[in-house]
Amino acid sequence: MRYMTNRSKMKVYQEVLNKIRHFIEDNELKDGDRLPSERELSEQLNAGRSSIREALRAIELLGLIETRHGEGTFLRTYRPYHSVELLSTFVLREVETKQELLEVKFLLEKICLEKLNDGSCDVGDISDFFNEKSACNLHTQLFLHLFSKIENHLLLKIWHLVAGFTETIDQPRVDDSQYHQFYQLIKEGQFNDAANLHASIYQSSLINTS
Amino acid sequence: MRYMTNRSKMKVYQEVLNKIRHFIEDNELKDGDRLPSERELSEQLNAGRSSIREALRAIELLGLIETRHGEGTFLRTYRPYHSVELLSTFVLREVETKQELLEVKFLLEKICLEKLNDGSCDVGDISDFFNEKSACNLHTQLFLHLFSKIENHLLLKIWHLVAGFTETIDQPRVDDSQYHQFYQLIKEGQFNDAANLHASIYQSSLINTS
DNA sequence: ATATTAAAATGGTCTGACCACTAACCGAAT
DNA sequence: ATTCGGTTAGTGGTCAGACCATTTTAATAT
Repeated sequence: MRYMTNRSKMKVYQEVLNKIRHFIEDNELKDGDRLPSERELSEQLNAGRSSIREALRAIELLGLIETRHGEGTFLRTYRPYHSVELLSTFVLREVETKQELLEVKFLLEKICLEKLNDGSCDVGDISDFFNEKSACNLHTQLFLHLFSKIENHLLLKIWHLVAGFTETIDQPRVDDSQYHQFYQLIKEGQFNDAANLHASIYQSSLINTS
Repeated sequence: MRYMTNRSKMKVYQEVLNKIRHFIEDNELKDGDRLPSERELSEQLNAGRSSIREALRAIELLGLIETRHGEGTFLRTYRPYHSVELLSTFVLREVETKQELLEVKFLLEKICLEKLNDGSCDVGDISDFFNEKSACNLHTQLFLHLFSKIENHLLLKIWHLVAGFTETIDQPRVDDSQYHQFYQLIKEGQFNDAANLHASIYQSSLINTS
């Protein structure tokens, strides 16, 4: 028993993860702030550097940190794009999982539209978004904007997260004209109608999938 | 340039990840199937064992694989809600206001009630829950049950985490009689009325707080 | 002061050594 | 032949140390 001052069966890299999390909370680190170097963490957390790296690589894949060679490790706003391709292999097979994911995304967007409707917000200028090549990107950009209007940062985060995961899934091709109509309704502030159309698009996508 | 047969700037562990993915696809591995050992992968993929481990630890954290000491590494069904917990620790840390948190919780519960209403589900026997001492516990237990009825694990998990986090920073004082009424409506399957009451309770709590 | 160069710090990777756990194997006792 | 118990090989878990590649910083020369 040379190592294993560890008591709990938890693996070192997982404990490291917890400690890093606490470190972030205690020091109130925010996006872009730098974490201690791997060697420093190794000493401070009393773990081998390889274990530190296992932890860091894991949350790097998740998109929670960013690593810059020669500089250091930095906190960053969550972006799902790294794990996306990877997850596709695994998510794709499970049909229920896929539908759960799509449903949650839909429901969150529905909430967003409803809140916009209640608050009678002004959406501002969104004409730029239609320059996006892919419909998928347009959708993401559009809702990113809409969510930002309802002023609930957490809700936006959750949706963004879910939407990121959704990208791993083969999106059923959206009817372009239908989507254009949706877009117009948003632009005109007809959130109620937009919500209905949104729902019907979602419903029809369910049928196409199954 | 001793190592670095790598050309692309991609890190080794990321390439390993891709290769593993392909391996899984090519061999059509399914849940519970065993992956080659770390040492085997190290040879076959032409990478150091530490790099292999970085890759494996990362997808282990995601819940894609399961590792059993002394046995090996096994494929496992991926469910998004596995990683939700992990991500939540980083997402929830950025919550800016209590109000935003409470709103998300409310909105998720609203979704739940609406879905129950649409699906005209049977809630089953919930009389036991009123034995709970605290109203807070009752609320949690009740919605845990309701969410389980709508059969979306991901949604349940998200709500559960948000609700759990809410409890740590907020002790809601609910009007007992009002809540009892809410409870009765649920019991009778009047989800629409319940949703309205739910909303009004939320609204009034906002006033009390501010 | 500015430009150049050297040194230090940091992430990236590999190797090799142990430890701890598991399962399979094999011989001895029944 | 069956069962029990120990050995052994295979596997994950962890660490230490060595290099490499990149970036930043400090020292030095101009």
